[in-house]
Amino acid sequence: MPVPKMTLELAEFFPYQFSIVAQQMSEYIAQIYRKQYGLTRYEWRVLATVAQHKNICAKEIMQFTRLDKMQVSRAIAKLKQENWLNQETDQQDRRANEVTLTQKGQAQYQEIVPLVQKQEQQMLAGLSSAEQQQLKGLISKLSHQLDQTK
Amino acid sequence: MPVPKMTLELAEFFPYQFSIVAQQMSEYIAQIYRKQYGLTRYEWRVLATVAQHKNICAKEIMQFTRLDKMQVSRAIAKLKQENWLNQETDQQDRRANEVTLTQKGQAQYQEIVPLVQKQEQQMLAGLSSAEQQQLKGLISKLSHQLDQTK
DNA sequence: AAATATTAGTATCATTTGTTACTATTGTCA
DNA sequence: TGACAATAGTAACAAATGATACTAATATTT
Repeated sequence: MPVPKMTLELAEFFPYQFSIVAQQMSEYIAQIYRKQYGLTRYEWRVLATVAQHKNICAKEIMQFTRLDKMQVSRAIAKLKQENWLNQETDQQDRRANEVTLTQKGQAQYQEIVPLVQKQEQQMLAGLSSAEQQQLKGLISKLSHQLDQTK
Repeated sequence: MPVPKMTLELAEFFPYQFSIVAQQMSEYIAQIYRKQYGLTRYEWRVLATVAQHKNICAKEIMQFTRLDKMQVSRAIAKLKQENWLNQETDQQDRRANEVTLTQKGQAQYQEIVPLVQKQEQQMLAGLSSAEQQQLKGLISKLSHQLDQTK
């Protein structure tokens, strides 16, 4: 008796759909931070994290952004070079260093925030606010489930 | 009058949340096709697409997978090298070529499909089936919205 | 305190990915 | 038909990313 052949309908496969949407979304937001400000996705995450936490070290940035050492290190290096960030060694622990926004970094960040928030609104505009809430709830549930199964 | 400073709460920013979940999900599924079968994400997509559409050319694979020329070309090259795919020039249009699964490719694909489907089930296991339906619907709506706004 | 282990962050090299240009073939239009 | 444009796919180089090893500093163990 021949084994029945299964075919997976890729377009119906949930992880695929999800990854496509994530990519669309990421490109949409990147229109702001990449095209207008020359930042990569990771640089943008690092910038946002530093802005949010004032004095913060690379290790902590890693945790907040879910990036690895090297990605954070490179993002900081690039932002420092553009003079968006300062980095100076922490006097408590001289292996670590404290990262802060420069005035320029602060100013740029202030410009970017409302723009990406607007993008966020627009991408969600097709959903009612109840749907938006539902979606966020479901995504969050999914995320926890994924943390479990790992 | 000083301009109020806005800070964006990164962890609450929807595109960020979404991208984290997408990454988690992608790593979860990749446990199968990468660790057990040595495929990259794009190779897996190409494989799935060829399996689904028998005789198909690179151009069409591009459209189904949402990958670009080069990504498809490389994925095909790699899969050909592993002897999972055949590629022969299309006699109607000799610029193009037809890609098909080899027996080995077909066999491997048959093995992978139930495994990734199982992963799909497990990642969704935290949601009731009504919630799963909701989520799919919302994701799909979001995807259309994103196609619009572009 | 000396020896060893751990940690924060970076440099370096290998691999992957993106970009541009190219070849071969087909389509279009004078 | 012949000149030019467009298309399918790949090659070749540049840039980004990942993996490993390293330096400097701190923590831990004896």
